[in-house]
Amino acid sequence: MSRRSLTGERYLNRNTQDLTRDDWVLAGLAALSEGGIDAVRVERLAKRLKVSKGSFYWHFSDRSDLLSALLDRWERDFTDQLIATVAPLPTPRARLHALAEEVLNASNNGVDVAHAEGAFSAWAVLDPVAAAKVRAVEARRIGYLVSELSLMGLDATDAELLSKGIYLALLGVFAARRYNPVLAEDDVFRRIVDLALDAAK
Amino acid sequence: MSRRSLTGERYLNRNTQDLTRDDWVLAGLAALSEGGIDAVRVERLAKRLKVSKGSFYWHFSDRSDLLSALLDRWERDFTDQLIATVAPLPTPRARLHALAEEVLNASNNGVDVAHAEGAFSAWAVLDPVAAAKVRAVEARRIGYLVSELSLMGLDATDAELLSKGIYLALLGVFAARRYNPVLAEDDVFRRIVDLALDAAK
DNA sequence: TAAGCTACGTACGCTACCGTATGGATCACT
DNA sequence: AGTGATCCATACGGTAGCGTACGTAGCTTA
Repeated sequence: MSRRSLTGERYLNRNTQDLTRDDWVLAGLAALSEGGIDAVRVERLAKRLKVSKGSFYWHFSDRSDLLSALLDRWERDFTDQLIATVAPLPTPRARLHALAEEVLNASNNGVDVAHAEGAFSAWAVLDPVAAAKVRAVEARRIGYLVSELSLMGLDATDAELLSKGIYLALLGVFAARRYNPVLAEDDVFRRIVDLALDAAK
Repeated sequence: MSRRSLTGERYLNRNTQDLTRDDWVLAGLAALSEGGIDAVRVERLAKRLKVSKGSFYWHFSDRSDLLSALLDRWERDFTDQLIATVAPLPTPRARLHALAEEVLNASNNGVDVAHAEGAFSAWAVLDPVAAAKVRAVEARRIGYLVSELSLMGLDATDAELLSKGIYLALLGVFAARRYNPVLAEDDVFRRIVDLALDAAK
């Protein structure tokens, strides 16, 4: 088989299609997004990538090594990146509206963000390791919402309650999107956000 | 092993502990609620019930036969029953408030309703048959919400949007409850309902 | 050109399931 | 006492998946 050349830590003269650890992570994210964590199987991913398991166990120590990588990747790509996208907007209201649009329609490396989010939530229910990561991510997200709502003049407890409410509705959208799209229309969530923002006066 | 006596269609002199189809369904619901649809496995349930697979395949043709029974059971116990419970209350507002309390804290045959609901939603994502049933159930639930909100004076489109919003938040509660209970406190959902009802004036 | 490393292929044992085939034990009924 | 029905146990073959052992082709470096 063909190989790639490398010098030091950098890849040069990439004249082959040898897989990287990242290729497996992306394939894992796609599989997770489509079929849930139970669809993230070493041999299925290998088939999908047209290689054998030997490749997988070269890049990863075992399956749970891949699963950890999925969680880390998700944290980076699906949280920090989102907030950074809307940060330049001038007002809290504009930022929250933009965030809603981003979250509803964004895609990352070909993976629909909303679908992936639902898959991560469902995964967290079944796996304590995933649950810890998801809780940490959600704490940061809700913290961000609270800070924005505080900027709009809400006191701490109101901001907290409203933030959680908005986020719960978003979780509902993520869950429903994949089996009942009519229920999870974008407009419904937009309306919820508007209602919350109006309640924030 | 000991058997039971029967006369016609009715069981009499039940001096044994032979299992019924219903026992398997309840065990399946418990397993689904705890570990998702992937935890509903014939041999695991048999172990749980301290019998062999032979019993299962006596009561069911195959695994999907059990899964269908789970869906039917859920529809009966977790929908019709809930609405019937709150029906006697005088005003829409009282009925909706009671419904929220019911949904958040009810248990059915030892199965926490909120946990089970989340499991059914997650199942619907992965299985078209489950998705069809869940969509049908949700259509009825939302239809009920719409009718109550209409009684409160909302026009059709507003009632529809608010109903969907409330239900999406509820789905979020169901999803989050099992891995992030702090996020899914009862008070948060109560506040959402109040907000929606206030918006309905 | 020889050696060594990289990235993968192949083959194996193991476990957890599914569904079937078949037999056995207990009851009802006669 | 004998027969049939009910409910379950046991044993089997088959698949999917995990992780390991080991071989190997192509590159890199000397």
